[in-house]
Amino acid sequence: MNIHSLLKMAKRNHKKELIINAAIQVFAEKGFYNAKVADVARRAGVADGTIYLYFKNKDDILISLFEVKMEEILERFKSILETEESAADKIRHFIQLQFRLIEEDQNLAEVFQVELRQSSKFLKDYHNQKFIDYLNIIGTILNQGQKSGVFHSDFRINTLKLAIFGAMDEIARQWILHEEPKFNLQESAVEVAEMILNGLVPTRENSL
Amino acid sequence: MNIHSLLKMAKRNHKKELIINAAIQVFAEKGFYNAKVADVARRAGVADGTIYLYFKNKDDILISLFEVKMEEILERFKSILETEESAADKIRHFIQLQFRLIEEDQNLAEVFQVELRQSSKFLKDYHNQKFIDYLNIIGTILNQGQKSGVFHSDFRINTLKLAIFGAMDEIARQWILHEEPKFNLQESAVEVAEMILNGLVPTRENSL
Amino acid sequence: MNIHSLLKMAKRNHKKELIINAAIQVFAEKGFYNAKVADVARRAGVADGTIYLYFKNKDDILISLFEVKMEEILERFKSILETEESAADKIRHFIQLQFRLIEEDQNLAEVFQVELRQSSKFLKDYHNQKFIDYLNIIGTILNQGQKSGVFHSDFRINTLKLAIFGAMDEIARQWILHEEPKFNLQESAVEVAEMILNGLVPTRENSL
Amino acid sequence: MNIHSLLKMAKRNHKKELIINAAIQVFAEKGFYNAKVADVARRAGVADGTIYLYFKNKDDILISLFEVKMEEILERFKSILETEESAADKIRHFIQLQFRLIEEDQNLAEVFQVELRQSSKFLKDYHNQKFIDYLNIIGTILNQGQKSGVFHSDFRINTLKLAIFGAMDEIARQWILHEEPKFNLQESAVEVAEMILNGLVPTRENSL
DNA sequence: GATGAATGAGCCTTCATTCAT
DNA sequence: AATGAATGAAGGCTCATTCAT
Repeated sequence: MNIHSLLKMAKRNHKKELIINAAIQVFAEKGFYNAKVADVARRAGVADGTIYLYFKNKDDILISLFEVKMEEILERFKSILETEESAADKIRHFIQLQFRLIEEDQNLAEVFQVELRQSSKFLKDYHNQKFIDYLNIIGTILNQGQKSGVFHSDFRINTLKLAIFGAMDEIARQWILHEEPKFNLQESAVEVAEMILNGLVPTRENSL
Repeated sequence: MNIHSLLKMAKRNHKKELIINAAIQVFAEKGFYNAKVADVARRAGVADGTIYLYFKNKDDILISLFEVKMEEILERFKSILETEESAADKIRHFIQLQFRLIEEDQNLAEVFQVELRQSSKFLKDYHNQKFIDYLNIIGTILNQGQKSGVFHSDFRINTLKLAIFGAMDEIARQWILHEEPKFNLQESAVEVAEMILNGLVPTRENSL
Repeated sequence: MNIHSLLKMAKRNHKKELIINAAIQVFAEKGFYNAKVADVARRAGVADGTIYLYFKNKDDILISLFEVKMEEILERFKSILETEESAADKIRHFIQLQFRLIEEDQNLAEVFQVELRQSSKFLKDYHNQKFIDYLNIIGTILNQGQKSGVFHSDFRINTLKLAIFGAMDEIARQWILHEEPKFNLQESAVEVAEMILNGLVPTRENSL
Repeated sequence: MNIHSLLKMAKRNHKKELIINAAIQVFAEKGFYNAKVADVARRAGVADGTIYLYFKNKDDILISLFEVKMEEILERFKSILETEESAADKIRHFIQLQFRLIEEDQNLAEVFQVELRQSSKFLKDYHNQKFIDYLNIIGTILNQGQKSGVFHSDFRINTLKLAIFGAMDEIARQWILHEEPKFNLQESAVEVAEMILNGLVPTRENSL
């Protein structure tokens, strides 16, 4: 591949990204169904038709958006797995990163919050592998914690990873929907992490 | 109010309920945005126009659906508060009831799962008080648990109630989306309850 | 079937016919591809959406138009077959009827002229049976003529019927396209009929 | 005009021809209205924009196509006029050439078949002189035949030339549309010629 | 109250054409 | 001259909503 076609592809990806970022804003504001393709185009500063040079159709914008952004996010989460931390600290770390990302890009979070949920049902034939990969990072940490004896072994990982994600996710949603001034998301992160690790009940005698 | 107008209202409510139940099925299958008012009408066995004798518009079907169904559900949850159980058992009880309701009416659960999330953002001017009431039932249990010293007092109830709801909710969603044969939701209920109460970490020393 | 549903169907067909007749005018003026569905709707005095209560899509208007009008036309042509005329007179009769119909409804003729030709190629999956039926009326006359020894037997009917139709059709097209004052179509009918029957070459005695 | 600009024009015409030939294929396959300019460009191996260096717009491709190809075809037909044949043989000759050309370039025939018909009506301001010239070749033969007493004199040439063209044309269309194996076009040519010359009715005694 | 035919605003998408490179 | 990415007008079609019956 020569320098020329590399440049071309770079430019192409640049415009695709431009549109994706516009779409994130617009979808966050209005929701996927209420957003018009023309809104996305205007926000991206391109003509309506230009969208269709980079995306098959409106659904494809949403799907591509997931793919691209989840890819980036996954990279950041995967790095947690490679640290020397204990499983418990990894959980703490994971939750904190999750909430930091949400604060960093609230619009993206908003799109993921609402539209991600529809995707599995309503975007035909879209199997959201990236989301599964994401959940499996939690799963890997849990597995490691169980193997090393730090975590209870009688919980099924598939249940726990969903519960952990769900707990974070709901707090994230409320934070996003909350009018300014919003509550402190980082503090909530600590609370959630500790609840998950230690539970509501302080004395250990009466466990399981 | 005389007997005649009472009968009239009963009949009126009967048809409204008919439409709401049709809407639950249709919205569950296709999603709110992909469902047509005509689909709901056909499923309810009424004419398109009839819908508008009972509902202001399409949004109003969804909103009314929440109101009516959440009202019923709330009643069932509120009864938990009135038992003599410990706060921990009330949490267990709550989670189990939640999952039982989901199994009982999967379609309704599905609508709540996906569309409830949109409601707060996209159904203009709809303040979902019933959902707040529902969350506050968890809050009341938590409060009672903290006051009686059974639960940690250093967690904020507003964070915890969301985390607990979120954990349940995510598991519910996966269960709903899961192809047959589905995993056992009741077992998951127990796991979630115990994780919430006791945490992932079994050893006493290293709590908080 | 009760009186009520009969009335309903009559009304339904009435509106369908209304739209078809509007479509004939509009397609004749602008051609199928340059005509907008909205043009047809306006001409028919209905809303755009109403069209889609009676027709699947724009193509379907054209196809239905063929079906309905060819049906009517076929009836008129079939009556020729039932007369006691000689095969030669039937040919004359056929040609004259063809040209009379064109004069009667020039717009319809125009649509058939241009768009009928496209139909076989471009309207997917549309097998124009009615046109085949129409051609076969000529075929039947030719067959009868050959059997009774009045017509040459060494011409294949499938060739002849096309040639006869084509000859008429080309004259019809020129007449339609011709600016006013148009040439006399009835006179041309006689000429075409005699040419077909007797040929260009006036062998011996009693020509024309 | 110097050698340099001659070369330039040759090159120019070469690319124009390239595009025209691509257009013939594409228009034949999809029809003028369903063909995209981009399809023609791709088939010609040029960029979309290049088309507009050689043609004013999409309509102009079709018009130029007629002009160029009809010019070539006319030359071949005109040569018939210069032979020493009888008028009857010239008619036979003409019909055979027509059908040979169709077999030689089926795509071109297909374009002429369908799109030629639209041209007079829908390509604004396009007066199809070349087609008139073509028809007049038949007219000239007929005129010659009438003058020499070989053909009936009481048919109007303007009617006959259309009838003859139409007869050929319809057979051509059916042949083009026919699935493989197609019927023998050369045999049909003979049949059509003899029918036109001698008519359907064999013995002259019983004419009219 | 009930109906369902009719409405028409609205939107996704296409594609002929342009123009900076 | 050639390119092809970008444009944006245009139109087919949908569907929530209305209203005459």
